[in-house]
Amino acid sequence: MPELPDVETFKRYIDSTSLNKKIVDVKVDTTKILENITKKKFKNFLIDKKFVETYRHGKYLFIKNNNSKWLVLHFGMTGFVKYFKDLEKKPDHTRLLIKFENDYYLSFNNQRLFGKIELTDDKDKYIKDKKLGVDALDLDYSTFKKLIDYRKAMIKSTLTNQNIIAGIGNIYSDEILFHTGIDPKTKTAKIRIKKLKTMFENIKKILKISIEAKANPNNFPKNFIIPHRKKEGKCPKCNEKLKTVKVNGRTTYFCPIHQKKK
DNA sequence: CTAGATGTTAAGGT
DNA sequence: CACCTTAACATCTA
Repeated sequence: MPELPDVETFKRYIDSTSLNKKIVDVKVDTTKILENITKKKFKNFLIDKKFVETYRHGKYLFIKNNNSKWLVLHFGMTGFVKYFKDLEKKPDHTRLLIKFENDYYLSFNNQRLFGKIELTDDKDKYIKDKKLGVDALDLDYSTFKKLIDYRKAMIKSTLTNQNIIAGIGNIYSDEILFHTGIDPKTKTAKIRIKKLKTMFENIKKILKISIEAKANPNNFPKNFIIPHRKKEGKCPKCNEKLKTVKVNGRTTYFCPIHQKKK
């Protein structure tokens, strides 16, 4: 589920496994997700270098090389990274395989090929060019209010719009709206100020708790809706059967008792 | 067999 | 012009 908490978890994973080790080999399995660069050039930029630093903005992960290039990873709907020694443990759909001098590998996996692998000299320019909004964890309340309080779109659509706030996707927006008690189809501008403030606090709280849980729903608090996002799912607060509705062409789960239009 | 699954974006509309 | 919506992308699974 590569939204902000997942990507932050990947970032920390890479920090603890893959920094400051010389890269001795690079394999790219598909050119489909390699943007604006040939396989050969891409390899040349990584081989004999080391990763020295990571940075996350929204759902994008940046990994800095000691030649001052940033490797940019985007996970699409199905991506993850894995560090391992035994090649038999290489996950299916490995699109990028990096071998370090200690004979360990770091793989970037992406079943559905909606992910992206890129290089950039300037991560801030990259973020600007992509028109990404402020990272959800860097947001303060007055910016949040200014960014959204006039918008006509449905609140779920506003929350998941990466050009406004970066990092919140289909899954975590459901969690935020559930705890705030708002119907996902509510027009953003109609939300009362008190609810806006609660929503802002919930964004922070939920993302932080989820990161602490390593974005694994099995570790989530009992009152989270995410583990119940499935057919026949029940509200963790009142046991009411959850409803689904399409917003932005994506399935949205909500509790008809706890989430209202105002 | 068909529908649907965590994301982004081009193209169209208001 | 700023904003909003929808369809399409590739692959696997229920």
